[in-house]
Amino acid sequence: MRPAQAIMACSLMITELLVSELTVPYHREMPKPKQAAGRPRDGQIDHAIARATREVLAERGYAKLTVDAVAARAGVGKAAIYRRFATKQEMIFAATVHDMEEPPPPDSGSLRGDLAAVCATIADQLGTAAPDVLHGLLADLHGDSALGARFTGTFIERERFVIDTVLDRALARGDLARRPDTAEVHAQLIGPIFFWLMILGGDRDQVPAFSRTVADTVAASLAA
Amino acid sequence: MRPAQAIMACSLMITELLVSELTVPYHREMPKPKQAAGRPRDGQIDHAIARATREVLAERGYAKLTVDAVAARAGVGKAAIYRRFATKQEMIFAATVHDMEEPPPPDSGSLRGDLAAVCATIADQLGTAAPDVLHGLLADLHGDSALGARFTGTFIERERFVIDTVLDRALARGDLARRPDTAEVHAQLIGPIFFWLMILGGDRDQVPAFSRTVADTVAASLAA
Amino acid sequence: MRPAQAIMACSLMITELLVSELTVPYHREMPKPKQAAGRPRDGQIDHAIARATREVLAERGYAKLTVDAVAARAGVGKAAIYRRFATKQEMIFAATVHDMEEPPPPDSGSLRGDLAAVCATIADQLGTAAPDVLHGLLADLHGDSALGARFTGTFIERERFVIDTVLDRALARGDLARRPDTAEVHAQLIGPIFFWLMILGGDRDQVPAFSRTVADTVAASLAA
Amino acid sequence: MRPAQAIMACSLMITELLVSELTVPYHREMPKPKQAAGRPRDGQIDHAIARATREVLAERGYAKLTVDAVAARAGVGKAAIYRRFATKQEMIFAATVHDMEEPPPPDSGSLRGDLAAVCATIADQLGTAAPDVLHGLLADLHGDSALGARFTGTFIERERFVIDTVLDRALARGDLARRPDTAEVHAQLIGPIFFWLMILGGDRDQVPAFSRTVADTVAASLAA
DNA sequence: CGGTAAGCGAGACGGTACGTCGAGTCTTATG
DNA sequence: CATAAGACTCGACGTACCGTCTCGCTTACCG
Repeated sequence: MRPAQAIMACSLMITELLVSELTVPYHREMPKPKQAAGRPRDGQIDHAIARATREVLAERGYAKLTVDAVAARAGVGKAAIYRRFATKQEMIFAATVHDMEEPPPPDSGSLRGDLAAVCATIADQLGTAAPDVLHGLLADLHGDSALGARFTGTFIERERFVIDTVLDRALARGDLARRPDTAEVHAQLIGPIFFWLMILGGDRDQVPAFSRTVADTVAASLAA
Repeated sequence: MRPAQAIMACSLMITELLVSELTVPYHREMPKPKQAAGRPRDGQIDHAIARATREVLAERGYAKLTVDAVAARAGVGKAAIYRRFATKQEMIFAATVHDMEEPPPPDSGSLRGDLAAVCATIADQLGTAAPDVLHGLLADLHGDSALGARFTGTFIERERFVIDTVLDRALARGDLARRPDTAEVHAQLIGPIFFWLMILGGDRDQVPAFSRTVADTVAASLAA
Repeated sequence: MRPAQAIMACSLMITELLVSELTVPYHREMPKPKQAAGRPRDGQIDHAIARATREVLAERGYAKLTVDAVAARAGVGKAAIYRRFATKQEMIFAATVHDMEEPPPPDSGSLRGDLAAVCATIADQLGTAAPDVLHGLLADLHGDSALGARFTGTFIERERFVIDTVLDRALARGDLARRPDTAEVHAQLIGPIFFWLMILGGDRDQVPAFSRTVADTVAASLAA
Repeated sequence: MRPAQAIMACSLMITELLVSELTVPYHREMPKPKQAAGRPRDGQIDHAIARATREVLAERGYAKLTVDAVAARAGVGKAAIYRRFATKQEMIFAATVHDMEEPPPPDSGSLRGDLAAVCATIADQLGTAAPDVLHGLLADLHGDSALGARFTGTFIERERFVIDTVLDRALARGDLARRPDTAEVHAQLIGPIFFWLMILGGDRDQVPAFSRTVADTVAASLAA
């Protein structure tokens, strides 16, 4: 096993670890693991809140979602929500983006193929999300640095890691002469899709084709 | 004068027209031009509001801006604001993005050069704006279709026109074999910059270099 | 022994009985006496609750007393409180007024002397209680008929019994020509003291003198 | 005109003054009298709030009155209420006891007659008020010193003034050898009625007769 | 002497009300 | 008429408490 492969294998394991940890629902104040004094939080309620949040979001949109509405629909007191989340935004964040996971794609044998796979996966996620929710969340990140940090840690960092992995592979494979800046690749790869969907309001059906074009372009540019 | 040049010249004139009209401050309900019965609106107040909006925005951020705060700082009644703008968002929109103008860049002689110029201009604008304001505005577009339409008409449509112009030139010049989809070019050109600045929170100093890279990549991809 | 004396003696015995029973702490739902399956209630806790209630009452006042605060200070779970008392008011009632007892005063030989003794005793009790607690309790009686009944049964009825006893003595002694209405005597005797302390916020030091004046006045009025 | 009469006449004028001033509705923050900039408060709303408060009080009782209910019934926003009153208690106070006025009774020619008149008037007021409201208010006075002061200033001070006036008359008339303590007379006169109505839950029909008894007793006691 | 029913501390639960705040509208008096 | 001031309605926010309900333990009595 060559060094690069070893590193990659290790990275994959870390990813698994991170992902599995993060699927445990986020709680405002995690009870200390040593022992659970008092009544433990009801897991049903976590799900009821998340589900209700998504439903209200779908029916009324981000701007018109109210905590009371979520509580009512979940059949839950408002206190149960605020015991879990410090703000409405945290709740929405947890309900919508928290458990997105993107394990790095299987090695397709070429940088171009790998990038296409990454791009397709993320494009799919972006295409699924409601644009108003994403924009609303993005807007609310500013001024709530805690949430901002978690957004970065969840979304951005994970995508970054995937891209890192793909670039490592290409380097190991010899597809790439030198390591490009990950953030630049990230922006060049995802930026166009994001812009197309979220700013231009482009057709979702054309995304797969467009995503392929973008991946090809980036691959070609990196190879040069 | 060849046809393409004629069209372009015409386009430029239309642009000028649009731009000049838009620098007249946006008013909710324009007093009928035939005669101004009663006291005319005070132009000073338009500026006071815009300035106050920008100041409050800078000091407290988009999310914490209140109409009362703007009115107080402008030394103006709230009614004076709502006589001009239907909503808070309109007011902010008018104060921040209203008068951005991008005439198509002078012909640099090559598609690559033109794209680089376009990209640099827009990157500059994007880099100047506060990210929270832009995200806030973007979020508020959903659910206010009037504002959404005006945003598209102002921002998107103008950029699109510029890109169209550049592509037309390239076609006329023979740099391009066939016309690519403008929206796709738009997304590929601006998307990465937008993503870099607004999502990744990337360094602004690196934007010019990155913008050049992006323009080169897109030019190369289109030429192929 | 004449009939009136016999009745009085009997009354006194009943009083003793009532009083002694009531010193057993009030419990919401007394375990059936036939057999105590399971762990018996911890008597320490009764006292801890009562003490904590009084302390919190003294420190924060009636209006700001919370059950959680009492539980915390008593080092006790809220459930232990609600196992004993149906409501917060019951708890406070039990902790503050429950064990007030007023055996009828020894026969002083005259109605005037007896009334003065009764008045002095009750005045002393009233002077000891915090005014906000008493008013709070009084306010909470309305709308909680169970507590209202117990308040009447404990406070009012006992005072009434004492006054009855004193009047019986006076009648037997020949100080009184005919039996006055007990409630009216009660009100005339205690009302002024109550009003002075609880409504006018009068000085406590003057209460003994005032109480004597009142007793004299009432005695004179009854004798006429 | 003898000195005592002159003083009394003067006192009466002051009373009128005080009373007339106090009928202007209490407002949290009185607009400065020099000029009313902005929209003035709507007097209709003052009345609507007071009326709604009284109705809700009558229907649901003091403990179950909510600000939302009052606002809803008055057809008024909660903000309009909180613009006028700092707390719920202030609102209730203003709606219930604010405008009680008791001008000193006409000179009946004797202390006994005057005291009877005073007693009857106050007994009538006390008999009209709902006991739960009065107790609730009394309880809430503690812990809100501002409200406590206003209660004293409104209720107590006014009754005290009336009693003072009556005592002055008796002194001038020669019915009284020396001036008794006003507070003690106050307590002896009103205390029994208050206690009868508010604590013993006595029959209201018997109040007039009882009130006469009390007045007689006090008059006799003072004359001695 | 071991089972079991009830007690216990801790703390989550559904509700309900609080008092605050902001948006957008309306009403004054003044220019 | 436009304006500054500020009151108006509406509706959401996040907090606080109440009285109830689990949890996992501990404790005394009964068989």
